[in-house]
Amino acid sequence: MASPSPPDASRRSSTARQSILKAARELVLSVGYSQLTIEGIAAKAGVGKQTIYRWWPSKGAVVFEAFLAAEGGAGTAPDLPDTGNIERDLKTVLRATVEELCDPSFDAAFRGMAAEIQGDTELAKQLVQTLLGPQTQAIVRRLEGAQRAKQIRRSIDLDVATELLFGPIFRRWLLRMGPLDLAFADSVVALALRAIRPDRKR
Amino acid sequence: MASPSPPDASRRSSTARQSILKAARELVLSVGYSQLTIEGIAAKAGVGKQTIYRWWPSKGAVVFEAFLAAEGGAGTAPDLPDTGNIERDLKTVLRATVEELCDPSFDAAFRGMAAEIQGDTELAKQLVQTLLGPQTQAIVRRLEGAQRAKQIRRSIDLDVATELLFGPIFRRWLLRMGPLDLAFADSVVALALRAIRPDRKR
Amino acid sequence: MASPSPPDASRRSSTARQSILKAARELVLSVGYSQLTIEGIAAKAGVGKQTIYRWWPSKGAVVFEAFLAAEGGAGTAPDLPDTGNIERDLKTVLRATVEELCDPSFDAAFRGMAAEIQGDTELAKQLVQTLLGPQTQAIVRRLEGAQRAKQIRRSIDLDVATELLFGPIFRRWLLRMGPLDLAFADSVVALALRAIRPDRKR
Amino acid sequence: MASPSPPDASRRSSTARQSILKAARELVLSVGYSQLTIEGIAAKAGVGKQTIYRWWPSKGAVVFEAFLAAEGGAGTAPDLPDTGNIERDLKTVLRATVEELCDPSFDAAFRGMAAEIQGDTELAKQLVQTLLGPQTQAIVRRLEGAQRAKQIRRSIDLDVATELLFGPIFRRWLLRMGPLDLAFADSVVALALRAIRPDRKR
DNA sequence: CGATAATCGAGACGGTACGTCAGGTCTTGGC
DNA sequence: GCCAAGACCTGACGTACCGTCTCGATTATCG
Repeated sequence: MASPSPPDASRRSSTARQSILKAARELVLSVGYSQLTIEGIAAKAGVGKQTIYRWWPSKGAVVFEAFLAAEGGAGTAPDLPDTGNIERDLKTVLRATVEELCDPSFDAAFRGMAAEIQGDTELAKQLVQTLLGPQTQAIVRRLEGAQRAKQIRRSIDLDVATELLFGPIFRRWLLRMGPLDLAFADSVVALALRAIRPDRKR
Repeated sequence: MASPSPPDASRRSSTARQSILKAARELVLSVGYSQLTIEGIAAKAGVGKQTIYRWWPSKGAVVFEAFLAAEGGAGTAPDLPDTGNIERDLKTVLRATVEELCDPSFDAAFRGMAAEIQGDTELAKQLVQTLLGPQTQAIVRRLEGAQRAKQIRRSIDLDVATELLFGPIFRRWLLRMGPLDLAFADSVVALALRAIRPDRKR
Repeated sequence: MASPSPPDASRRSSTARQSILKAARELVLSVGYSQLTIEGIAAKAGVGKQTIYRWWPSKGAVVFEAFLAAEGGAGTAPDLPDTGNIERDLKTVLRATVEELCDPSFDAAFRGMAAEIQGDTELAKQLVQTLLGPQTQAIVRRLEGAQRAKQIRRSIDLDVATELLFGPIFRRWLLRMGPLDLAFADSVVALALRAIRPDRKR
Repeated sequence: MASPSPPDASRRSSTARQSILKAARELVLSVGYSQLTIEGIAAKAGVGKQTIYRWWPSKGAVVFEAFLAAEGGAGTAPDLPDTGNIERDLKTVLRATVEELCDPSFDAAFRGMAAEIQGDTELAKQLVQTLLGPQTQAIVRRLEGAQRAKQIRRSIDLDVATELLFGPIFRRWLLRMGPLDLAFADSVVALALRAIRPDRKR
């Protein structure tokens, strides 16, 4: 089932693309994701609607690219800092995450994405592959290092450990369940570390 | 300027209310939350649109009442089982939560709510008060019991501990980040418990 | 094959209807039929597009009602003048027709209709029934009177005779084939009458 | 400000031209004039849109050339048959006209043109010069012959007489006012001839 | 027990945005 | 430099729902 006439990316106008993404970014911030419309983006970007529909399947995809994919292409995430002290490093990362989630611009965009993927599995897959997956894997890599350094027990399932770190943050944020601040991030790290560090003298 | 004519709840037609909630429930399951419309509910319920707008402020509120408020009114949640074994009890609860999230009917409705609260703080507050808060507090109460029974350290912040339990589950589910099954629930409980149980001979 | 939900004419807003027809009339005159759009009518009338689509199937139907059906409902046309002098009466009618066709307002509207019915048989039927048919039949009735008064031969097919009168006028006008003025109308009547009047002394 | 780049007819690709006209012809027949699009023609002809816009000003002009101009260049029309019997000759011509108008292929194209010229005076002029004018003039020439042969009165205005012949045919056809068949053509000729032939013994 | 007032089903209304289609212009690469 | 291909901006299409409004026709209290 081939698509009827796949657009030829080599002919794609990069000025149009840039102004669409710029307009999307600005509009998410000024009116919020749920008030965002394709027509609004097109008008603000000085672009025909068709030019948006030609290259993106949905408004979610546009915003995704505008905000999130900008951060460095697909599938790569920088390694975490490694000071040798796993607790310090994890706190650094979770604090950064909290600050990002509290940044109004990122907040608006990512909340929109979160809402969108509840009804759009395709977009969800893309989001996980491009953004959440790499972030998670970077944590896992750092934990592996800590494991080798005997700061974390051998037997720990690092995927679950990572959920223990990120899960609390995202739950508070997505479900608006409570204050989300640096202190909370520190508490989570402290507690989670207790779960995974080696027993001393047991 | 008095409010034009505040709805008089005593005159409310209960058959209309019931058929609206029933229609909402059926439609969420058959077409999904995002495809749900007020007009669709009204048509299926054999009800005028105004009858919906008179009593609910938004489609989110209707679905909220149709699915979630049904479970027992506002603010109360049953206590957790208490077998004396905190690990067993927590596993029971988290397994139940996972199964609920995997139930198609609950999944569709709750995903809709999750999407909606990203842009509707009012609904978010209601959801937290009615559903998520009580669930969380029930866990906290059980943990307090365990604390008294010396199964959990005194110094633990039980709110953070609860996040450690629920956070991983909700992150996997909301962000569609990975397999969500009973084994995962067990792993989370096992790991989280390590974080909060008393040190032995340390 | 019933239409899904036929609009209930009793609920129809007469102010909306009137402003739509008024806007259509003004726009045909100011921008011409082919530049006319449903959106333009709706905007000028201060009306939702759906309100137009609810009651009319096409822009042709709106204009038809705006201009032509206004003239007195369906299927009735006033009788021709009858002075006893068939030539004088026919000249009166054909002159009036020519003047109507030369009136800019009628010209624009009727040209639009003429264009439209080339591709819309349904509208064509309506136009013939409501406007052209009655006009033609009025002529036929007058000719019958003349026949009874021995001013026209018995054996003449009055339908063909009527075409002989109107055909030349419409051809010149529709196909823009030549000057269309009162003198031409008179010539046509004079010539056509020669075809249908009784032979004298033959 | 010089004209940007006047098309140089000498460089014109004749294969492109031919396939455009062929595609136009086929599409008018298969989808009808009003459903015809420039894009459709270009796609069917395997031609860029610009190639059409370069050489024709409008879709009407393409169809005009595809169908009508094909019949023999500009401004010339073959003389009518002249058997010496004016009635027979006119019947031959009007019958041929009726048959042409009833031919589906010609019908579709010419109806499109008729619709188009209601809003495009330029095209109207071209159509009259190339097609309708010559046809009319051929009739006039034949009538002149008949006049010289005393079959038609001296005093008759032959232009009006020609309208008496063609007008009825075109009115029935363009306005879809009634059955258009050979018998009607014969009736028109018979009646019109009564209008223009010499009085006998009057 | 009848007046009266709010609710009810229904759906028309003025709007906004949708996603599609075609128009006519402009750009790119190949011949 | 014409050509095919097709991206681009524009603007209209016809549809879906929104939330408000207006209609009788039930109810269901209250004088």
